[in-house]
Amino acid sequence: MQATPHRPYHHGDLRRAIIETALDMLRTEKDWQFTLREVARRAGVSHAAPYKHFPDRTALLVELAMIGFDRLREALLDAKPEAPRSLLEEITPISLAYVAFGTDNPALYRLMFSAEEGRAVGMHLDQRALAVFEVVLDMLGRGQAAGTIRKRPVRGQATAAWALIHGITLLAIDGLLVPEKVGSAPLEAAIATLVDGLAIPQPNT
Amino acid sequence: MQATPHRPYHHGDLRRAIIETALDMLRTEKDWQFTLREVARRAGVSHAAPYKHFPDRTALLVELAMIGFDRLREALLDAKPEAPRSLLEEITPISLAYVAFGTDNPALYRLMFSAEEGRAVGMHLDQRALAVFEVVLDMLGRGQAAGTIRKRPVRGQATAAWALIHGITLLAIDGLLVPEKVGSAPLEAAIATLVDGLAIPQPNT
DNA sequence: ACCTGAACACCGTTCAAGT
DNA sequence: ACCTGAACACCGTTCAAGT
Repeated sequence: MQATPHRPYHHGDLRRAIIETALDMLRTEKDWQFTLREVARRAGVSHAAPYKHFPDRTALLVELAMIGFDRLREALLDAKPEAPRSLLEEITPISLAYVAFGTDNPALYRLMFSAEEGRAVGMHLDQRALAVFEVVLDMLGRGQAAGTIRKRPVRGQATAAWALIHGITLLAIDGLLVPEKVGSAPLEAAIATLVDGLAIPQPNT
Repeated sequence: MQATPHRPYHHGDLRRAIIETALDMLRTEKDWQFTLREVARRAGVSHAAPYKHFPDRTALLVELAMIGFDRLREALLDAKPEAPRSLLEEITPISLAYVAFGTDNPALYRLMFSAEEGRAVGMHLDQRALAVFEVVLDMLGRGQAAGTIRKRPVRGQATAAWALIHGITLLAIDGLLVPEKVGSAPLEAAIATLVDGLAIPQPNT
């Protein structure tokens, strides 16, 4: 195989190229209507080519969503402090990392939770989403064991924590967390209330 | 004007009819891709007719979203108990009413928060959304005054409460609140943690 | 085995023309 | 003043044909 002056007929690894291109456009083009034809265009292939690698548009969406959940999980694990000295010291950086992931990748984050059709079709997506849930679950479980958080059904606490952070992330993406309306530092304030709800109650607080 | 055996050329109140038809389809057709042409079809007019009443598709979306926020606000006010004897007694029914609104009108609820373009164009939508926020704000403000909830910046608490319920609602819509994965009665459990975070700490809890 | 081009049934939007 | 029909530039998806 010598260097080809023109695009070769066969693309080599079109599947990966399509995914990469889509992620790229999701990152750069804000408020982009995900369109298969444009992905193909930017990848330099005909609009029919993707169908050799994905059964339909939804399948690509699901693939992207799974990648998104994996990356989110990694971001959370990376943000986990080595030796947190308090519950707050552990919850805050993880929460901030979560919200940052969402606001840095708004289109991808949206997509992760709105590939409804995909959710109906396969359980793979749910699995990835619940892997994120388990990061929270694990954190709170260790907190309970260490005696820093309340003894309550830990899955309920994890659900509350996930929902709160998920909600904050989406409100932020939607531009509804404007300080003038909702108070200054809304993110930190909301996390404070979450910590209040998880921490062992201190009568003097 | 006598009774007309055939559809009159002029529709009477097409604007309202379009909105009504759209709300209807949003309610009945699950996972429906909102399409202007189909709304027109069901309303019994040509696909171009709606353009006399709405500048574009987004304008109709925004209109529907505003109606959604108004209805949500009313549902919350209706759910507010007459004379709550405790914080929990007031927060729980309102929270349940909120989530119920979302799960009963999943398509509309989604739409309310994803008419991005509309959000960019006008502030009207944000106003309606923040009217909902103010219901929460008011509830917590009275709670602080009555001494049933912690003294913290009330806007931060309201943000936390809204985000948590918003998050729960979306997770429920997305089918991610399955008891097998997330624990039984996830909704009640999450609300319990929210109440923990808002209530004046009791050392014995 | 992998990609292209034409084709089909859809959209949103516009605009001259009808009532 | 309000609605229609044809038209344009898009989509997703399929399929025979090319390499």
